[in-house]
Amino acid sequence: MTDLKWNVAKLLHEQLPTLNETDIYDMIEIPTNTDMGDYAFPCFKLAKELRKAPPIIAKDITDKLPETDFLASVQNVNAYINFFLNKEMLVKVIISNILLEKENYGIDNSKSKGNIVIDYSSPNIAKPFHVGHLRSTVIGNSLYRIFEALGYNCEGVNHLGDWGTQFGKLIVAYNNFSSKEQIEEKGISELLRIYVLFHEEAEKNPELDEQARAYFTKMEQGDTKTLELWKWFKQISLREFDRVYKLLDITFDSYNGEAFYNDKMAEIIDELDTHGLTEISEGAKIVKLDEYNMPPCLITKKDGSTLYATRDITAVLYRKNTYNFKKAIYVTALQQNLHFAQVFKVIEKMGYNWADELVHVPFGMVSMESGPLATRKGNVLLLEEILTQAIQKTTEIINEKNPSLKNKETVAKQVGIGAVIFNDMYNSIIKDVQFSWEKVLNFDGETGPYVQYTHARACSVLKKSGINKSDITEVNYSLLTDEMSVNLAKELGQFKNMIEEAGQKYEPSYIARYAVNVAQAFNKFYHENSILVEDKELKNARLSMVIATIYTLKNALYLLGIQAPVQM
RNA sequence: GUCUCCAUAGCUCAGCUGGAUAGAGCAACGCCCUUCUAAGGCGUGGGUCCGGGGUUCGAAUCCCUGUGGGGACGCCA
Repeated sequence: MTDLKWNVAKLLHEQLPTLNETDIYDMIEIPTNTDMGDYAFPCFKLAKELRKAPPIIAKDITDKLPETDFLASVQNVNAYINFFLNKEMLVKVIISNILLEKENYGIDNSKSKGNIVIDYSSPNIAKPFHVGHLRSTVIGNSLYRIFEALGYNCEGVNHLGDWGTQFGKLIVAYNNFSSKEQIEEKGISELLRIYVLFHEEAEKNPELDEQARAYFTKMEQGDTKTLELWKWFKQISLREFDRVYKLLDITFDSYNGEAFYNDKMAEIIDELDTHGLTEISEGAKIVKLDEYNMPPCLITKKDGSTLYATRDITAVLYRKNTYNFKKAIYVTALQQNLHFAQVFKVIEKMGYNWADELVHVPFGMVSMESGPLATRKGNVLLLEEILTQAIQKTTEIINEKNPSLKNKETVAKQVGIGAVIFNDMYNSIIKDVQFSWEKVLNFDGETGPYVQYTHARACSVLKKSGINKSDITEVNYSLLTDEMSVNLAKELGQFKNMIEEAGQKYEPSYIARYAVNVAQAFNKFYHENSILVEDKELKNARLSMVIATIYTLKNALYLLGIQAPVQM
């Protein structure tokens, strides 16, 4: 492998035969400060077994270590053994590997590790696509790409909220406050307007709520006329969703939403009954989860109709049958923590031993300065509005900084949208976010545009050199042992580890932060080292770093669902 | 009330499977474009890691507890 850490572990293993190599590998740390070496081995834990003071152990081992080609020096500081790698070799191992893997650096395209189903985005039909939906969409899409890069085959499911009482409300609202023409013309914004209006009116006149329930019952009974309306609302909504997905460059493998499971739930309820898991309580059918210290999971209401959990239980069984997944991932807001915990436990109680393959990836809430998002109160900020603003801001910056840029519009789109996406994934997804124009439209520092800019800058130097990415094969790595080059190489070499960790933790932010680290390292390298120099060998060597950076940044951005323009 | 998540610089956050002086970005101030994209780089200031106990050679990190905040907790999704 291309990991010199293993070489160090092997070396230590010869001195510490009682420990196995993997354990030693795991004990090796990267020191906080580079002048303490590239790797460090703390000896505190060995004290008990060896019955010696840690600093003495460290010194003994240090003295005994043989000289090797991959180490420049080994220093003993207190209880630590600090390893300084041979810089030329360190850079060579990493960069030559990237030049070999090229566009695929970090990406395993094999799809050989099995299927993963990812449930994300899942907006409610007839409601506008707002900032809140952005998170699930963008995080889910990134996890999709991350797991594909790790060698899985992913199935992206957009579990549309296309069924439920809100359609009854919408029909009543439509009958009273709107018209076919108005809805055709204004789309979701009209649907939203009458939805909000409905709630206002229903406060004064509760009869509207009853009407709404009645209409929903009609839908459930298969009444053609109401179902026609429902289909129409769905069509109107999907038309607008598609526009947003296209802007975001996000696709799905399935749009099977809630309505898709309407005719599949009865069978599952039967199965639950047969297993003796259900009981009637206050008229409703429930599965008790007392042994897990959880409130019961509601399966049907007292009128017999189904609920959210019923659909999700049905859906997960359908997905297991259809995709035979290794993992099923649900990307939703953290409000649904209990819901998924309950659903997963019910699956487990049904005797499916794959219940532990189900994972809920919760993310924090989005709010606005003006308070929490509330569709019914009309306190929403449309995603399209944000994207449009971001694109406009980008256009202004381009006109100011690079007015002669070709295909400005495309680039403005890529950068503006990249900024919005990056902003949403830079922090741990569990954190609540308060939407702020100032933050979203800031393109300095740890932002998407910063990473994209660095990539474009690297591409630009390469272009000026007149050399193609694949032209460089022979590199004199001894010319890349300066601090900036070594740091950049080290950073680039972390890519695969980062993807691994991002997958393990379900955290796209790991990739986002990594991309920033690479960009920072590259910008320092770029600032310190002239690349297009006379000396051909040196130019060649430095260009190899540029090329490796381009591959890495482009793929890192890809994993986040962000484009990497060549110029900006 | 019960369960759960969170609390680190003025602000937004990294760091949390324990380790050597706690890091970025933003904001503020100063410096660097006749040289490969200044959406950049460099520098300065800025910290009781929420409080209190405990475990440990060692705690921002683990355990207990208190405080403050988010969320969920039966017929919405």
